[in-house]
Amino acid sequence: MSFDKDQSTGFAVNHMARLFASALGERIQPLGLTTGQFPILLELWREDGLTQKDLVARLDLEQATVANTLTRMERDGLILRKPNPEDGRSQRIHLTRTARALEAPATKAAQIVNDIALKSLTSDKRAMFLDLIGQVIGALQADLRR
Amino acid sequence: MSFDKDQSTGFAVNHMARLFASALGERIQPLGLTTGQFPILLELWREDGLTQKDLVARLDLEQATVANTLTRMERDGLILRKPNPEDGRSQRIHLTRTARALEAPATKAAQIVNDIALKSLTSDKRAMFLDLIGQVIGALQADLRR
DNA sequence: TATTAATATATAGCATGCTATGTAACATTG
DNA sequence: CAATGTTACATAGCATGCTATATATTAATA
Repeated sequence: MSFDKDQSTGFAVNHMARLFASALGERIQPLGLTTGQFPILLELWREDGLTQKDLVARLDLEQATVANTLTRMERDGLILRKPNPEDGRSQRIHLTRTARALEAPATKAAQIVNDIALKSLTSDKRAMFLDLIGQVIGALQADLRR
Repeated sequence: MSFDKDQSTGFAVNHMARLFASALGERIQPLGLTTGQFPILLELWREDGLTQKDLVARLDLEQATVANTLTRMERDGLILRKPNPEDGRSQRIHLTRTARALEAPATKAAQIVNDIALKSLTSDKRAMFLDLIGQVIGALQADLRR
């Protein structure tokens, strides 16, 4: 009957996620970046000029979440929203020069955090860990879709 | 050089944590509970009358986070803050009858979410997953402490 | 014992994420 | 082509979590 928090995957996952965010945040703060902006930047570094809808689809975040983060990124001089000639409802999101210059140091910071987190694991176990996470994500997504 | 989000443990962990929270939230919302209240309730179900400081130590959350969540729980009729006769600075947190009555259904909901998430994994892999998470948490905590 | 330091909690302000809802532009259809 | 529906985005409001700071009480010390 008893439910042990320390044996609960859900709590451990939440804890681990907070630690990841903290470790990354600490390292990208000097760059003027925050954790929530990071995934959006990754997509735009790969392909500039995406729409908000594109970002929502790629990041599995809610539309409102992305809209708010983009507003803060615009405020912080990381992106510009330009009208989309193909569709008056949407806008193309473009990186500023500043944001483009941050790709190398920022991705390096993320790489370092991943390395620190997985330091004690063998290469096999790292791969297994990522695979297990993928399976869990799949199971939870399936549940979410009824 | 390229940094692949889909190969990044950090992003996968964040994604997984959001899915866990969503799956749990959906199931405890009918009980009038939220995900942030849940860990606090688990501690108080185990031992009523803890102080805020006790909760902070047990949950690895910041003091301000716990204080704010407790305020919402008080507002929602889940807890009462009673003066601590041993120390005028602190208060003892006590569950209401309502909160006590929610232990069984709420822990059951959490159990179900864990089961769904780990459904596709063998018992061995589940244990390994929890163990790997523990190692990663340890590594990140070590990093955080310099 | 009066002062100073430490502790427990509260509060302000912010980022991230959510749901729900509003609005303008585009698409469909009667 | 007008009415209706759909789509893309914005906004409001909230929970969770953080840092920084204020306040009140207790502890330590000069």
